[in-house]
Amino acid sequence: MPEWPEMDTYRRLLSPLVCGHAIEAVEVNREKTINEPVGEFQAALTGRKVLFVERRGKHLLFHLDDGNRLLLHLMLGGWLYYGPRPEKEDSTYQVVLTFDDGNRLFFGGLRLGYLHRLSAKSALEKLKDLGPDPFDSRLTPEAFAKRLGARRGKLKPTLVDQKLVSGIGNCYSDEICFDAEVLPTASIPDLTEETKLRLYRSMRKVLEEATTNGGYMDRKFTEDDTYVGGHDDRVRVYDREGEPCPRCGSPIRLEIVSSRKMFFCPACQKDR
DNA sequence: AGGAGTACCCGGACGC
DNA sequence: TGCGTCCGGGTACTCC
Repeated sequence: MPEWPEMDTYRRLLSPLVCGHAIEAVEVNREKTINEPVGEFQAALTGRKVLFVERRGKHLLFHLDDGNRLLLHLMLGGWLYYGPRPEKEDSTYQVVLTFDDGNRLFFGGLRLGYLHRLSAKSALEKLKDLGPDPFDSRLTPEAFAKRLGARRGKLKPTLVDQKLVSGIGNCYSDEICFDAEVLPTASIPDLTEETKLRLYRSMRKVLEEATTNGGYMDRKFTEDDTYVGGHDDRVRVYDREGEPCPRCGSPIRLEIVSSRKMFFCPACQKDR
């Protein structure tokens, strides 16, 4: 669920809180979340300092002072919470890291999500197929149009393909198509050059706006947090079946395409 | 190539 | 309130 804006919001908020701090304790309540026996994981992480936090697509990479990395993917339903105490005492968290300043980083809702301890090399190997970041300066409008134009499928499945561009998921692919006034089911070979450039502008605009608003996560990040999730009620079409299109007033339609939800305005989004 | 199907997982939503 | 059932979502894999 968390996509580019949500993960980048976490990265931005987390960096000043954990960078330069050492991990003092490691709690693992779900062994499947990690990639080695709990004891080894705890022993390897205890005393390690976080140098910086990097986002790659929908992943977060915690760079540790021994050269290794913690690779996080929240998949569906995962979230982060940071503070001296858990959000609710009876909440269950799959992993909890305690830092040397008494604060803790809680990893919650990790069902399919994971937190893996990897060497720098194997972390790179794991992420090698990720496409460019949407805001990579080398990804010019022309480069994006060319990359997209090399595909032959439908627009939405291609936008959520992490090999095209990394970080776009089910929600923002619909938001981008809506902003660009193209149907998510449009066939890429039928798109005009102008539409591909419009998709590029919409991609950057939609992701940037959502990130500025704090993404759509529905959980607080810290106890007094009122920022994270601020974009949730600004989403234009996703999860708004039947509501009037913000552009033309027609009811937003929901269709299932290859078992994923797709929200769009049938009136003002076109097929090329 | 791309698209369809499927497994993974379990909190939370829903039904009674 | 309580118990059972089912769903969703990103990714990785298979197969056509």
